[in-house]
Amino acid sequence: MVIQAETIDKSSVIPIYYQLFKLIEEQIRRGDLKPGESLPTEHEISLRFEISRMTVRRAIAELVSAGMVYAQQGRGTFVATPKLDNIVFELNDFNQEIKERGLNCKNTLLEAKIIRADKELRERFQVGEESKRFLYFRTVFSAEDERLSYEVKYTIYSKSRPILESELKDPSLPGLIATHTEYVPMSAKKVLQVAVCTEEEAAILGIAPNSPVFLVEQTIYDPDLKPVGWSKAVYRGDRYKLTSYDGWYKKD
Amino acid sequence: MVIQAETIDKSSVIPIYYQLFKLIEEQIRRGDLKPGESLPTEHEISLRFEISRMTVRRAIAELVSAGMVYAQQGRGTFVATPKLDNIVFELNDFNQEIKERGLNCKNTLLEAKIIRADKELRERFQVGEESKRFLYFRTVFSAEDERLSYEVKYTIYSKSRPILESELKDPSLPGLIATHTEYVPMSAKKVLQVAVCTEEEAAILGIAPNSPVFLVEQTIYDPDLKPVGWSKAVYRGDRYKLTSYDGWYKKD
DNA sequence: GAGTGGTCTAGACCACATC
DNA sequence: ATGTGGTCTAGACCACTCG
Repeated sequence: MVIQAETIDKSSVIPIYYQLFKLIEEQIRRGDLKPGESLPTEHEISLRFEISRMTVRRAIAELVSAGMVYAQQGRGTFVATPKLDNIVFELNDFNQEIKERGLNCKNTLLEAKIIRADKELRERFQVGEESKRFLYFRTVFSAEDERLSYEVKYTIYSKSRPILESELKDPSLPGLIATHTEYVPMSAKKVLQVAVCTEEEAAILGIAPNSPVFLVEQTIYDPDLKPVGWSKAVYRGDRYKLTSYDGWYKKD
Repeated sequence: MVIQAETIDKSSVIPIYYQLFKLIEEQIRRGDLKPGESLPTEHEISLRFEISRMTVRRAIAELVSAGMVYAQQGRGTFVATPKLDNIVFELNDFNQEIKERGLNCKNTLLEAKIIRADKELRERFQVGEESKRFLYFRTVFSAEDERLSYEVKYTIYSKSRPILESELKDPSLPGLIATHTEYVPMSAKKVLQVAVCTEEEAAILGIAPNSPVFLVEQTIYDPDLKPVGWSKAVYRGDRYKLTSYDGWYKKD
């Protein structure tokens, strides 16, 4: 295949590696370079454009990390086949999308209190009898005066710090942990399931009992992988959906 | 902060940039380098380890793409704060996990036929009256003799190619499109929702009607973003869940 | 102006695949 | 033996930040 040389401007403010990356990307998207075909060698490209091989490699590295190309030592660099079977659902806290739509939305604190630990809670946090007290939060997220999700959160109560209204500014579980404990949130595990809502949840969200809902359980860990926070959120099934785009769609 | 020099072996088969990457990564995980703190400058690191600055940059690039560090031109490179609010649910075709568990699982073709396009189908595929025929598949995925998911798939029937039993080897929608049409699957859009199953779905999956289920609608596009395939899958809510790990957990 | 990261070069040697 | 990509070097110039 032939890559046209005249499309690279070495005096441009746009980095050469980026111009080259876009150039090859475009050829792949247009189908000039088809899956399985090999790119010119790095040496060839560097000669053709009169640029350093390191610059060529930088461009190819971008293509590799975009998943459009793969390199094999000793053989060459080849156009990849788009993999469309990997579904990646990305949700920035589930509510991000709603916030971005510019809707009038808010978090409401239903309840915040210090509770005594029961056996279940101590097991979940892997603590012994010495940890007696936990913080307990119940919040509702709503948009345009419609309640969309309901969440309960637990974290160890280790600082004697008052619970402020300002929690509502950052009601996320990692946020609460950072303010109310001396633990540092380091990693998180989230599990998404479907369920039908309980009567209590239905009443809070204003939907029919046994309606289908998303259920997201979250555990936050500190650097030693000790659980330091846990939450369970219920999202209205008729208001939330996850969308995923895959493959070599154009973003620009 | 101080990075110990004796831990880099320049004669090792392990690339220097990778050793340095792991070294800094470990310091961040252990908390020797805290979020917001700055790394030594690239120049300093290259002097301390007696390696080229380009090699240092390669190591830092890895840290950046791992999200553990961010660079600011003219200021320095800093340790990032773990972001735990981004939930990323990755499911390799939803069933990958089950296959990897080594369960005895299989796809069953319930029905495969050529159908006449109705108005709804033509609208979904953005085609006019000239496209009359579509392929229609109904499949069930099961493991250990328990039915787990049910899927219907549509694609334009443009090749006069017989429908073979071998479809079962790759029953994915992109696979069907590649074999039965002249279109090239290039990108995909997937939407995940929760729902309660219909009576038909309940009968097929052997669950109670109105049970909660995952519902995944998928549209496949060719390079011109023309829809060339569509499917709707129903996953038993009591057998599927999505798990997501986030932050700076150790993988090794 | 001094120091930082961002880009780029023109080489070098290596491991690997292929013939 | 040849050619490929993978790593590494020792410089260079630039844009940017900050005092």
